[in-house]
Amino acid sequence: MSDIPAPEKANETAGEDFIRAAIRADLAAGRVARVVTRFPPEPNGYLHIGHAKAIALNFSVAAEFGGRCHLRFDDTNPAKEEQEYIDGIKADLTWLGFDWGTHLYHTSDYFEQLYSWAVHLIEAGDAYVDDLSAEEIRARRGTLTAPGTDSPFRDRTAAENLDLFSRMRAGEFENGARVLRAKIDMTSGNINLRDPVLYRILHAHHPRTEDKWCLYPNYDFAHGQSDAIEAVTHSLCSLEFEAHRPLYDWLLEHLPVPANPRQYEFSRLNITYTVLSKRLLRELVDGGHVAGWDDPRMPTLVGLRRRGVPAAAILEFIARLSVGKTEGVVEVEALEHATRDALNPTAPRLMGVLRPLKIVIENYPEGESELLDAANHPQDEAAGSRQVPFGRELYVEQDDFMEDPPRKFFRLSPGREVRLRYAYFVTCTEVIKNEQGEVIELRCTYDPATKGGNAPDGRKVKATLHWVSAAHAVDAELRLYDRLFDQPNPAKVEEGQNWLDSLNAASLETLTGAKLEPSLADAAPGVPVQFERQGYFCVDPDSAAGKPVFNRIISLRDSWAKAAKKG
RNA sequence: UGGGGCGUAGCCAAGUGGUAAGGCAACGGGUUUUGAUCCCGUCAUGCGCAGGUUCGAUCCCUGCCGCCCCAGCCA
Repeated sequence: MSDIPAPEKANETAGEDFIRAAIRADLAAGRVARVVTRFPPEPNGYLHIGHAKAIALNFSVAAEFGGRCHLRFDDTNPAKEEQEYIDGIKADLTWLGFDWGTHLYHTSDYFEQLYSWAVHLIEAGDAYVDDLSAEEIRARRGTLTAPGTDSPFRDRTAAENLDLFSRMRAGEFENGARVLRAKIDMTSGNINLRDPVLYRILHAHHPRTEDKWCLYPNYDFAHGQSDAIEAVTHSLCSLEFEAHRPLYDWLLEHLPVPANPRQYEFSRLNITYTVLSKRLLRELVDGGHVAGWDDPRMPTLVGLRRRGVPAAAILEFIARLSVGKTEGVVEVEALEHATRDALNPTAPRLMGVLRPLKIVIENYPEGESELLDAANHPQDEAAGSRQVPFGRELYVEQDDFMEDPPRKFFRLSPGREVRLRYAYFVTCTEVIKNEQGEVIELRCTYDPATKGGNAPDGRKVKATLHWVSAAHAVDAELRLYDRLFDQPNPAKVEEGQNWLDSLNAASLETLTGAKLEPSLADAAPGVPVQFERQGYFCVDPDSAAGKPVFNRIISLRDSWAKAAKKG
C-alpha cells in the first residue's frame, strides 16, 4: 500500500461527460465489446485547434476504454482535396502525440463497396436516379415550413435506375446531369430526409483513386457506412450533424452493413479573437492576410507549432474544457494560461533586450569584461548555470528607464539604484539625449561590492533588470505577436460589415534591433526559452546563420503594465 | 411559424429532490535577484423567466423567453 496521493487530474471532481457515460453504459450492457472511434478529417486544409478537441476526444476515449482510434481521411470530394493536406494532417496528429497505429484509412478505400451498397438501395426501391438539375431539386425541396414535392423521376423502375446508375459510373454523363437520391420522404420535417442526394457526377482527378471514378458518394452516404466497415462503435462529430443522424441511421438500417455504429454529437470549440473555421482560415491565407497556414498568428496546429506553443499546452487547455452540447466561446486567456503553464517549469531563463537602451558604467574599467554566473532556471537547480559576459557598456530595456517616473515605478531613473540581474547594483548618474530630446544613453556607476547581485551591507533595491553586454551581444530579429482580430467574435459580423475589417493591424510587430546574450546564438530551432521578465521565445525557421529570428510565443504576465494602464 | 439542439458567475463548467465543485479572468495579501513563478484569500442567498408539485426544487410538471443548426450535387 502506498500513501502517495494519486496524481491530480484536470476536472478531477467533475463528472464524466455524456459521451464517456454512454460508452461506459454500452460496455457494461455488453452492447459493444471493444470501443472503436475515429477521427475523420477532410484533407482540404490544415487542422486548427478546434480539431485538436475532436482528436483528443476520439483518441483519449479509445485509450481510456482499451479500444482504438482510426484515422480516416474523408476524401469524397476530389475537387477540394489535396495530398499536401493529408501529409500535413498526419504530421499534426503525430505532433500532438496521437498514434493511429495501423489504422489509417481513406473513405476512397471503400468506393467500390459503397457503390454496391448504392446498387442494393436501388434494387430495394430505396433510391433512384434523378435527372433534375441542382436548381430544380432545390426548388422542389420545399422550405423550412413547407413540404417538398416529389421528383417526376422518383418512380423509375429498379431496372431503369440500375442502368442509369451504371452509366453514370461509366462516364456517359456530364457533371450535374444526374444524381442518385435516397427515396425517403419529401414531406419530412427534417429536410435532410427529403430524398437526399447520395451520389453526384464529378469528372475530377482524385489524389488516391486518380481517374478511376467520375461518380462520388457524398458525406451522408459515405460516413456511416465507412464507420460500419471499420466497426466503429462510437462515431463522434460536432453539433451541426445532429440533424443528419436520422439519415445516418436510415442508411445503416437499409443496407447490409457489417456493424451498427452510433453517432454522438458534441459542441465544437470556439476561442475569442480568432476564427476556427477552415473556410475562413483559408480566406486569410489566400487573401494574403497572413503568411500562410503556418503563420504563427494562425490558430492552426502548424501555426501554433511554429509559434512555439508546446503540444502539451494545447492538450492541457483542451483537457480543461469539457465535452458537452452547449455552444460557447472560450476566452483566449485560458489558452494563454495553459501555454505559460506548460512553458514555465522547463523553459531555460536567458536574457534578451527587446528595445535596447545603452548604458555606460563609468567606474568600470574600459576595455575589460568578466564572466558572471547565472542560473538557467532559478526554480530548478538541475538546470545548472551558465556564464554571462559583463562589461562597461551594456544594453537595458528602454521600458526599464523613466526620467520622470510615477510613484509606483521601481525601475531605473536618475539617481536611483537598481540591480542588474546576476551582476551588480548600478545607479543612474546622467541622462544623455539626442537633438529631439529622446533618451539615447545613460551614464551609471556600479558598486563592485555587489557582485552577483547582493549588497554586503544589506541594502535593498526595488528592481532587478535584465541586461546584455554591448560588446558580446547577439543581434536578432524578434517577432512579437498579438491577437489576429480586434473583435472577440470575428466570425459574427454586423450587417454590411466584412469580417476582415476586424483584423488587428498590429498583430505582428517586428523588432530588428534586439540584443541577446551570447549563449542565445546557438539556440535550437523551435525550442522554447524564456527571455527573463519578457516572455517565452523560440527560434523561427526563417533564421539564417548569424541572423537569428525569434518568435515570441507569449509574453509573461505583466502586472506593472496593467497597473500603469490604469494609472 | 417545420425539424433538431442548448440555456448554472465576466468566460469554460460540475452537480442533481436536501440547500451551488473546479479552472480561466478579476480583485486583495504574502514570498521573490524575473513587477514572472509560487502561496493565501475574495468572487452565484442563487442555477433563462413565470407558475405548480413537495417539508424542501437548479434538479420533477406546465407555460413562456432567448440562442444555435438544417432548405450544397460541401463536410
